[in-house]
Amino acid sequence: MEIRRDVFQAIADPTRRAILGLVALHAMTPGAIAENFNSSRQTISKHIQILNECALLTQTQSGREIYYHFNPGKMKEVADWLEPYRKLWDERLNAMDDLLNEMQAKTQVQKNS
Amino acid sequence: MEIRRDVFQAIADPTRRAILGLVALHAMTPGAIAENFNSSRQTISKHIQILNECALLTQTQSGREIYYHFNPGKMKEVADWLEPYRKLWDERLNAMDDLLNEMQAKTQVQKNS
DNA sequence: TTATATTGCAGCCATATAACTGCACATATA
DNA sequence: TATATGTGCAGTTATATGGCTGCAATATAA
Repeated sequence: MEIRRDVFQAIADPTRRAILGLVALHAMTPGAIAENFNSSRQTISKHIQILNECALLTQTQSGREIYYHFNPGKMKEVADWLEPYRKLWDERLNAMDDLLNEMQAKTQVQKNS
Repeated sequence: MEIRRDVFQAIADPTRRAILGLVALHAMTPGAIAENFNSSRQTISKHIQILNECALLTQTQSGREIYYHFNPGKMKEVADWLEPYRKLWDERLNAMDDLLNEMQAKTQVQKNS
């Protein structure tokens, strides 16, 4: 094993996914984020740090408060990885495949006749 | 911590993502899959088991060989989770947002004048 | 039958993970 | 100035993870 701090590792944890869901609505401070969970503030802070390290979050300081912002561009990396698989479940594309197969089958029949 | 065996956990590991990439092309046996990696066959087998447990893979037996198939429907769960975030990075949708904001700004000016 | 191949399972080990607590530091506020 | 608040960091602990090896079970081949 080695230390991995990538997007896939980050979103593997359900608490971190929930944090992303919150921060995506509007930037929040660690304290405000932690109020939404049963875990201790420090525990949530650690999750935020992990999300921050892999650039899913960015931060802006305002006095002693730190606002964490959602970074959509990083999330897109997951979507990009997922994209090639999309055609395998997309019904619209499957319907098009079916159509193409049907046309090809018809051609086969013509060839065989 | 508790045992989690969900799709997000499964795709967190780079080896497992690579396995998915292979099997998505065509169903494969554990032995054939393992040939593509430096890890031991048993280690790869364990990864396959994890992917199988969370239904990212399905299996069909043929004599003593077991073919593992990619299950796109399960992968779609990730895409569905990702979907609400899409508008945050999609340029086309951002352009539409900009247009709407512009129209609203124009209305503001009219109100203020 | 005997040997070989394919696979899964059990057990071990080092390290990563996710939770906790305590504390230090900087910034507001009384 | 003294106190309260917001935050991060260090250290501890229990458990999960990912790698390995050895072995058993089944199916094919010689």
